[in-house]
Amino acid sequence: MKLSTKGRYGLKAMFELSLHSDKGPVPLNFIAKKQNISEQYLEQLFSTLRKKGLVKSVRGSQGGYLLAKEPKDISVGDILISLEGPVSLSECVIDEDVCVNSDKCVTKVVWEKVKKGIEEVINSINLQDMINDYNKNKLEHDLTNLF
Amino acid sequence: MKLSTKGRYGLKAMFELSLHSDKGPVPLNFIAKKQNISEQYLEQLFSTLRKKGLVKSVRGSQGGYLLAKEPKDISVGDILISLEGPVSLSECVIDEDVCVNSDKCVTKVVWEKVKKGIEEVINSINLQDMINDYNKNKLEHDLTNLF
DNA sequence: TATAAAACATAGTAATTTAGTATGAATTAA
DNA sequence: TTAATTCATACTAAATTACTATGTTTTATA
Repeated sequence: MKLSTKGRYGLKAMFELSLHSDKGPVPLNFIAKKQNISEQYLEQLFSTLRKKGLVKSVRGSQGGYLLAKEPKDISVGDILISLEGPVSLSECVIDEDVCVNSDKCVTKVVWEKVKKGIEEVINSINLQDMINDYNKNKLEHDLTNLF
Repeated sequence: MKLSTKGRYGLKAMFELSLHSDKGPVPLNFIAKKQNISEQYLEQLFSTLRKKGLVKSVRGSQGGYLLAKEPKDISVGDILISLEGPVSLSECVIDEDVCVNSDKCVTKVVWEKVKKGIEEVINSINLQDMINDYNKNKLEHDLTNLF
């Protein structure tokens, strides 16, 4: 049970963007270098993220990407679901036709519970939480090195 | 974000087994027919489930598979993790070497939270819960058709 | 106005994974 | 002895992943 690089790279990239987006558009080559990800691959991910309304783009020289909303309004779930598709552990949760067996409801209920559980977690964490975490760790690190 | 057929078939098959396992070994061709799954593919899944200690096998004619523990002691998580591998959304949660960036702790914390959330849900549901659900639905259905 | 820096678009591709199939050997009840 | 079953291993077509390649369009700035 693992995530593809789309989701993993996407979250890292969006976090990096959220650290700098307030100072103006961030070009993808910056994020690519910082996170050691292929720039062209990132372009594909950001094309998706833009269409989903999570980022805005500024074309041309000195352009780049900006968060389309405040960090607190972009959840980990928004990013993961945009890039990886909906949490659909089994098709029967989406496509009714698949359910023809007598136990349909029972296993379906399980998948629905798991889906709900996953969604609750990923929707409960947003980019602002991650930034706060980052700043807290950074502060602790700086204080340790100060003395 | 979806599960492979291993996990989906595996859960359905284990549920079917749990419905009949108390009456003696259940051959895979029974489960294969009942759930419309390839028997040879099921054999591979049950080979894994046996090695993980979730089922016992009885070889030879009139043989088949039995649950290795009581239904209440086999969780959905046991089955899914046996067949799909551990819930590892990002490698950095397992392989420390992957983490070299400044934000390592922040995204890692996210993956760890999601992992924990998923595990809590899948470990909280066991086969006995599913059987109870099934019997409850069946009873309601029978009562409806009775009058 | 020319240039360079960027997003945007689309096609291709090697490697891996998925979802099986194929074949046969070993075991055991009847 | 036979038939039913697990067990083991190898193979394979199709799909997916994780990119790369090759441009085009847009725009700030020199």
